[in-house]
Amino acid sequence: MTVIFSKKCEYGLQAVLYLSTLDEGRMASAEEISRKLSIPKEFVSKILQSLTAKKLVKSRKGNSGGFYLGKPASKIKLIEIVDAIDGLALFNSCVLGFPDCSPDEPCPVHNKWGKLRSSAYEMLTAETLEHFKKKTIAKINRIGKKK
Amino acid sequence: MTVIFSKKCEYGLQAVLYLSTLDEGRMASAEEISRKLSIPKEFVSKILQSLTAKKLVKSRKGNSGGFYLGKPASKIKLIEIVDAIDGLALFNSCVLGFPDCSPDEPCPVHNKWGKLRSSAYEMLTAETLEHFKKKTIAKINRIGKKK
DNA sequence: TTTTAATCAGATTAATTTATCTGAATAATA
DNA sequence: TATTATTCAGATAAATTAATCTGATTAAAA
Repeated sequence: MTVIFSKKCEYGLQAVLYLSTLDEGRMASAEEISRKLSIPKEFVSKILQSLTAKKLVKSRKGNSGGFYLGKPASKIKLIEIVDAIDGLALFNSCVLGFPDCSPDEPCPVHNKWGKLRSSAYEMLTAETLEHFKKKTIAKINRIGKKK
Repeated sequence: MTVIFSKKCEYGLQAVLYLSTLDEGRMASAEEISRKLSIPKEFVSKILQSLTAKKLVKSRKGNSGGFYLGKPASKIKLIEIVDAIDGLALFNSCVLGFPDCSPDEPCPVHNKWGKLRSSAYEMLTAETLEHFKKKTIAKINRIGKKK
């Protein structure tokens, strides 16, 4: 069950949030991320590869290699990850699936949805990964507990 | 590109909105709905069949048969269609895909998303099809114009 | 230098969602 | 009664998304 993002994007967001909790200079292998987040290793690896191509994440090959953020957590916003994986069409499409939904040709819920969409966009744009760090750590620790 | 509902659900919502614009006693064939909304006939037919099973829509077989609302437009809310097709898990799932997201174990955007989710739910619950009638007619007429 | 553990790339498979097809049953109407 | 246009049911196909596999390359460390 996905809410508004694809699984790929959800996992990407989780993984990047996880990387943002690492101490300065540390990196995490796909195996570690997979284990900590309970998501398929090969899949998260593939997703991080694609983020690497877009410079949001960096990687080092070989023994003791892994993934780490491409720039400081204080300079990355969630929307960048969404854009890189799912794109931003979400913020431009009619929630009822009508074609050409716009202020000129609004669907029946156009105005109401418009406000929600703006808030959602804002949620992903207002803060950086740095801001989410504490909450991320708390959440991820709990995932561990369940296993 | 789908925003929060599946294509099936988007088409279902559109079709039911369309049925709500019909004059008293009229019904619409799958072919008519397909043509007016520019959506695949077989697919919308299948979706309406499933809504028929849930009594939201009624159908009549044979020549000049078709689909019509199962109860007055003033008694149907959009959320009923969503529930019948996609279910309501959407309103209970973590937007970042974390497991067991709750006030006790919140994900980093839990609170912000919670508000959005409530507004979205409200958008689908507050008004009946009757309320959307005018807007629906305006929107559907425009789809016709484009063809 | 050898071993080991990692990323990377690309192919493949699996699962899910979306869409179409076919044939039977039904009912209005000519 | 014959014709026609429809729903209905179920099978199938196509497309998309999610997940896995394999082999090559890389680099740290023994």
